Amino acid sequence: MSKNTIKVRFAPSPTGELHLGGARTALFNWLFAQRQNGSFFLRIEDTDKERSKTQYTEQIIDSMKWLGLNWKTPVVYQSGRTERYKHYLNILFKNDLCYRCFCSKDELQQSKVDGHFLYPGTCRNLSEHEIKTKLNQGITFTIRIKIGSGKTMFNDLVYGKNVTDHNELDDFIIIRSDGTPTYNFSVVVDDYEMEISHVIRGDDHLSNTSKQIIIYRALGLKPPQFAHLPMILGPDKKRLSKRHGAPGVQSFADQGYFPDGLLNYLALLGWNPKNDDEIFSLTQLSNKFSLKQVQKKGAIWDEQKLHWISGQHMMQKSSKFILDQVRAINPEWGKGSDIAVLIRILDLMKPRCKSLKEVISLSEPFFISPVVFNDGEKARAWPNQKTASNLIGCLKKLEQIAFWNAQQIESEIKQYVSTKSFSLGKIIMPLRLALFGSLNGPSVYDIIEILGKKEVNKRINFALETFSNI
RNA sequence: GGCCCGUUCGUCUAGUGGUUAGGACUCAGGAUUUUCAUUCCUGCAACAGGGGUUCGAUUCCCCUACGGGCUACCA
Repeated sequence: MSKNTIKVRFAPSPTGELHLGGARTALFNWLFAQRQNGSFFLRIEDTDKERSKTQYTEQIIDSMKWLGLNWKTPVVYQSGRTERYKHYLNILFKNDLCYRCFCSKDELQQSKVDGHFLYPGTCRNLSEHEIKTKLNQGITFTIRIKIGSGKTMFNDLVYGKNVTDHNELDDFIIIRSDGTPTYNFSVVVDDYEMEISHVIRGDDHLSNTSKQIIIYRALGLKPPQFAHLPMILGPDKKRLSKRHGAPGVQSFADQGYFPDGLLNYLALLGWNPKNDDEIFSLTQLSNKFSLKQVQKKGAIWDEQKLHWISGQHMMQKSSKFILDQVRAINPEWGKGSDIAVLIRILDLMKPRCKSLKEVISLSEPFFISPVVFNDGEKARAWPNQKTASNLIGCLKKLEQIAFWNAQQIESEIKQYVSTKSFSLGKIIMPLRLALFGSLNGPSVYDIIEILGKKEVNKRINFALETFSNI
């Protein structure tokens, strides 16, 4: 039973916040687990004491929660598993499959400079006596795996058959001189003990996989299945990183993007549903996901497309839901207004926003009267003194409206204009500017309805006053 | 240096031994909105190059070029 259970994990190292590439790897693991009815785990790879920071661990966990990629508790920390690594190391020692290496970093570095790209095996065959002597001298040592001749082969679920000849490998270090395990060792021990069935990770690990399989074999363990994912790249086709100014997941949360929109875009980077559909909820993604449709080619991060997808998600959300989300960010938003009015505002703002922050900033004129006006817009909308008298006339008309709704307002204004010698634009544009402080935004009739008679009066008078004084 | 991986419009991608090489984002133009956005329509735009195999290759094979990864006491 447990043999066939699907278990996957996302294993970031806490040397920085959760970045987009990491999020995509996490997503694919999560989707795979959902699709296969398996479990998804989170493991923090913090064996590098120098670079690992608990603040990053916390941030990664926060980002994962925000994304909604829930994992099976508890979180596994490699730093807490020292005894397990020792256990497996002893097995290697017992079987003479690893050895102490007393070479200094400088020596190894020099060897590289001299053109030896592989470890020459200096310490591979030290005698018991030599080892004892060096230990007594207090020379620090690392531990290297002993790799025999032969070939290692595996079938990657994305990239297909992969063969590595052992003579292209060297006896790499599995335990550092401070006693901590290196990645290639700890990952094997942990994936085995966590009973991971499928290792799904970035293709920067494709070349490491043979080394890990060698360790599995040395320990007499059965390796899991492997699936490597193509990288997410910057515009220069190099792995996307902070160097590109690429923000972490946290930044998208801060800007009020919807996690399912971000995830939707991330999913399309290196995977496709085999048809032309592009907008998916997380559930829809998990119903469709398959490693078979994963691309082998790296994909360049395109913020434009993210914006479009985020906008599509925004339009799909109910305004009630958006209201709750906005209030979660800013509890004061729209305070004092009826919920029905706020919903109305969100209905209008939805098609022009891609994030909650944008919703908040673009809807501001509904709550705060404009005080400053852009000169260019003023020149366009308010060309001469006639504008003021037109507006005053229009205002009078508005005051007589019995049924204060957008349709009524629209017909009144149009009727008013029809009796005059100027075009509708001559009245709509100054109204827009006076009421919204900008020439862009929702229909002016909707704005008027939402603002209410009193506020409309106030704002128009303020504009009349402001512009007459110039 | 060695090994591994990749290469379809600018970008994400579909695709097949014979297609007008399809869709999406972006961009340009148009319709709706006398604004902006949304929506709709139209347009621009790609099989890296060279050899094979074949009646026929974007598709299969080889080479080259280019890009990426690994080659760390990082992961």
